[in-house]
Amino acid sequence: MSEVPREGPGIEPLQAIRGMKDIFPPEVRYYQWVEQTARQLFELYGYREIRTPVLEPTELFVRSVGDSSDIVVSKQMYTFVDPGERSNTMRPEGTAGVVRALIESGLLKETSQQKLYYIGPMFRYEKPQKGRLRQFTQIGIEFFGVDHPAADAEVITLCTHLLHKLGFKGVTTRLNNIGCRECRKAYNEVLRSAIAELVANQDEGEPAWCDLCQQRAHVNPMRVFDCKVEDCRVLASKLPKVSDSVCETCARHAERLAGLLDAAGVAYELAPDLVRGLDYYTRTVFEIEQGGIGAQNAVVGGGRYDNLVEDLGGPPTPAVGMSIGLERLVLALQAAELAPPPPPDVEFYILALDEVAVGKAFELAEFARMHEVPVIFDCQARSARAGLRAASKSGARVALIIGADEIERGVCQWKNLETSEQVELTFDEIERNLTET
RNA sequence: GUGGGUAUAGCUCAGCUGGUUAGAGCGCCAGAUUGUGGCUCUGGAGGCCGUCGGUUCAAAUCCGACUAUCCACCCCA
Repeated sequence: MSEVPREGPGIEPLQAIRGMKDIFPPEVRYYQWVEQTARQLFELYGYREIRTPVLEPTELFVRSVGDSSDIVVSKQMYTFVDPGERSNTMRPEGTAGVVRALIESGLLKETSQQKLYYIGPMFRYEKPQKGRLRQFTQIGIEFFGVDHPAADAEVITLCTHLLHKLGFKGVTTRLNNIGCRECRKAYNEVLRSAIAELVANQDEGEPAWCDLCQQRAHVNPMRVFDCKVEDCRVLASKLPKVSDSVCETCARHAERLAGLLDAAGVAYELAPDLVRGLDYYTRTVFEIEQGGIGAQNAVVGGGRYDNLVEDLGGPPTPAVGMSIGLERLVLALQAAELAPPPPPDVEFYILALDEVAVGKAFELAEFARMHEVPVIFDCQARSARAGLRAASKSGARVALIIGADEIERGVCQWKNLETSEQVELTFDEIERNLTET
């Protein structure tokens, strides 16, 4: 027995950790709807589910994000040292763990390709805002072993297929080609000098790069395309586009992909300014946006990552994948006024009017459930008024009313709540009616 | 990490320039109908007015700090 008071002055109420949220039954239905729709579609496309640990060795994520793993990214990881003195990290994304699992199991050596999907919580230590939580859910797919653009096309098509199934109309798929490692390396140099040139020839009163972009020019020049400052946008539009600067092979890949998407009737727009924060992406990158959910409006993101498996110690394996931010997608559904199909109302409400009737009511409820008929029973005696009020609120079509009088006579009231008609039936008749409807 | 908004009943919110027992709608419970719902009417329960401090005869109200939350920037594997 604790002497510590649970509430009162000076006692801090318990609350969820910042950036983590509870999801209650009405909203959970949205999540289940998306998950179920996604699973069905993934299976249709030949993907199978993989479940990997939430906790991974920190090293996995340090290596997967590679050179661009600046302080910012590692600061956003939930990393801690376990009692065995090992550094663990709660997964900030799904791909690295899947790749690790595949390499570790040796599956990639056995078969030429793998199509996997996952659904699960991810953790990033960020400042929460709309559509950005510290624990969030990703639904993702990874397609390993095929470098043909048809694989890219299939992944993108699957995404639009899924959004269409959920009822979205006006989503925008933005697509870009950022080349392979070699062409991007060359392009980054071209960009740096182009930016430097713009700075050198800059006149008084003309648009100038913001401070941040001047830093970006050195660290990761492609990110200047992401800048929202008006001056930078003007300047960025004068820079050579990455998709125009890639090698011939990469350019052909992009052309072929566009052709396949066109043929499949998948709408997209080319977005030369679409770049990714990490540099394991190769060639194809894409993003699907939905308005009405605030600044964090990308609900799906993905691309090709032909170097990652090898970087993590596996056999050279081309791969393409995507992931969905589930919480954002739910926000987008709600903003678009799309809702999951409502659950069917429970048809029967069993009402015990006094203590002696509780046993029989319980028995009837269990009988119904044994026959897969859902019923509501309060597990306590209630007044006729309160019970019927609750019954009609529940949406039940029929109330079965049992009191001391009915018990004595071996009967039960069957009241149709829509017509208010009420008949008296024996328990045998009740049981027959319950299982027949 | 930076900036701004907000914090009053279970929910959504009102409470004007400080001034008696802090309000409404919805929801909940009950009664009108002693064993019959929805509609209506009546009543009831439910509040450290986010926390701490300051100004004042007097603070939900003004000021400060803190905490939480939301939005935006940043970032976005």
